[in-house]
Amino acid sequence: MRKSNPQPTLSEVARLAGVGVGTASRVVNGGVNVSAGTMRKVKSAIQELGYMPNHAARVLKGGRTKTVGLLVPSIADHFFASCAEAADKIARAHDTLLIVAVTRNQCGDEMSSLEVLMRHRPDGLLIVPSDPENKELARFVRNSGIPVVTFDRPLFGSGCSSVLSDNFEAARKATLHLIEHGYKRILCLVSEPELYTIRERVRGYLQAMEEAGLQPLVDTGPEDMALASRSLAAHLKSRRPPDAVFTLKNSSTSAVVQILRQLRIPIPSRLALLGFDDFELAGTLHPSISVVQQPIEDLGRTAAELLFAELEGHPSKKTRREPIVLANRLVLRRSCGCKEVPARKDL
Amino acid sequence: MRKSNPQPTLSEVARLAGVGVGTASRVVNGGVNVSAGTMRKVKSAIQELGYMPNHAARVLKGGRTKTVGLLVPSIADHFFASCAEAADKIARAHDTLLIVAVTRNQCGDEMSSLEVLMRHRPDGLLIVPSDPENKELARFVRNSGIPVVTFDRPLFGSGCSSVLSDNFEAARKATLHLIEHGYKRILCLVSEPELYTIRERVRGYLQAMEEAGLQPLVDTGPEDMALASRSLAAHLKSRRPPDAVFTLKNSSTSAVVQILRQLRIPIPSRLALLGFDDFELAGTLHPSISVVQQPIEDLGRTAAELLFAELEGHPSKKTRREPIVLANRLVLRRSCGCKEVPARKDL
DNA sequence: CTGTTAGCGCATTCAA
DNA sequence: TTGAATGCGCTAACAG
Repeated sequence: MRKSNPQPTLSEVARLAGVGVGTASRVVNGGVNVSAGTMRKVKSAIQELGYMPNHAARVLKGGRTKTVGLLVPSIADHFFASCAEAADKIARAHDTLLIVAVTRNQCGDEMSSLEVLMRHRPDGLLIVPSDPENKELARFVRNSGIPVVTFDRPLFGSGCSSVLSDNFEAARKATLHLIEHGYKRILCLVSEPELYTIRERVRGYLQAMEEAGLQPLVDTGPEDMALASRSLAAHLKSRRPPDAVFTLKNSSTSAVVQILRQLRIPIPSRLALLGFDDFELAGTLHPSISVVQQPIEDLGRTAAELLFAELEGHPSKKTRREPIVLANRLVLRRSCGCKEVPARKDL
Repeated sequence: MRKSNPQPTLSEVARLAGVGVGTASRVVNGGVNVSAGTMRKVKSAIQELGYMPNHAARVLKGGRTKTVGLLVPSIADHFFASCAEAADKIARAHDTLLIVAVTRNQCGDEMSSLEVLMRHRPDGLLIVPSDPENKELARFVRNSGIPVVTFDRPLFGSGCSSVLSDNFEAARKATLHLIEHGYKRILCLVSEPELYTIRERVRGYLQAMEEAGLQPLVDTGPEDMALASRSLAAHLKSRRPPDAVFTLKNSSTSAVVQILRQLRIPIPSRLALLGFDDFELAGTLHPSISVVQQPIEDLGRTAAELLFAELEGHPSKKTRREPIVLANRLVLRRSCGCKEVPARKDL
């Protein structure tokens, strides 16, 4: 009550309760082999002192730290924030703390964040690798001695399980859908082309175009709004302008919506639009925007569940080394040219 | 290289380097009073083993933990995610890890998250209190013995500094703006009315209405879309329907946009709209939505800076016990009835 | 059922 | 400039 700075220790609790530290420890850890009376005394001492176990000491003893690390590109990004929340829910259910660190999709930041995380001796790690080919990270993971699960992106040569979504297939199906609408000149607008998920989506697009015998049209330039605007305007003024756009991430999609609005290009009559990754007002805009919807929470949740399964030593899981692949969902609204909104769930 | 599970320790390094642990320790910590040759030997041993200092052991020795805790209602929420990112940036700049835990705005979860955080013996704490009147939390903070800064909401009786935004004043000004447009029956749509920030906004609204001699019209019901839809429809069908709506958080604002779209109520001609808290496509919707824009990153950043200032013992700060209040910004677009968009910055 | 004790990895004495 | 010894708070093993 009156104490302020130095946090109370177990031995203070024990002293106040008039018992040995071992006994106090047993009470703190669930109270097996402790008599009811002792239990009460110790508990009230804990209350009185406001005792909280010192995590560092537990770590030092070498047991479970009840901590897992989460390494994501960004925490402000809706996608990863939602994954993080889903993972956190699972972690809490296992009475463990999720520590988040960010990579900004840069291998350097990734390694340094990882180091900082490792200081806390997490029981396991959840990682969205910046680069699936990163040998250094793969080696680190292999030698870390703790279970690691990657999600959203794989990590080749790491030997750890991963949970992905079918970017390739979803992009292929989405493109195919545009093709079924009769569009021939489908522009694929790419930013951050170095990212694994984006590359997969480009592959899916290319595959679909090839299947249909259409000329692919990939624009890998427009990183910011201004550039995208200029680039899009140029495409539209070209001799053979595109009749549809497939954007590969939701910020690109909103950017295109804004740009087309400014340019007064009607959607979909002049230019159809289909985006990868849903966003909050996609269904409310005029026209509503058709998108590929990712199983965001599922990714985070499944990855976390897998990690805890491995932590609890389910050996069956050990054998599964192929990634778990979750399906994306094509949500058809108006911007692709569809007239009817099939389900109103997303309203 | 070949070792996998148990992380190498300082004494292994020392042994490999053929020196004592004390010497190795000195090398790790900057290498004062170490000969060049010894230095080299130890460093290469560190390299060889992939040694990383055990954070727990250092903590146990009683030094700084280079860790600060962040306690927010949610991590998936854009507002808090952005605050968290801003705070994280500051934390990293101070070489410390930000550990995030969530409260879901519930005092119970808040205390338990706080306990888990405290096990990690953070050097300081950043808190968005669920309830500013929470005596238990205030007492905890007072006795914690570490610097605490709250942001977005105060914590009365805790004696700690806080960084707020001027919810009251911004809501008042926003309402006044609607009043200047000539609207008389301005509906204030409230959800989560128990939250401090929301209450402040309601106060601002009421104050403005009173100043103007108008009858306030507060609806504190609609927690979800379905309810909101019904409630809004009822208001519009009533004998004296509102001519403007002031929504107090951005999810309400988008909800209203969607509902009015479905109801085919034109904005702003039949019903004007002004929302608290900006959102990504607010400027792109038709009509674009006028909003109060909060200094989101500033809140997180300033709070973190204040915390580190206190950690570094700047005593000048100690004396400032009144909260730092950051200004919100009224961004006028079309939905309130404004014809011109004053600045195109937010496009 | 309970008390005592060793030792986790490290920084920091203190002696050499 | 260096090595050895101490103790941080805790849990697990063991002795009572």
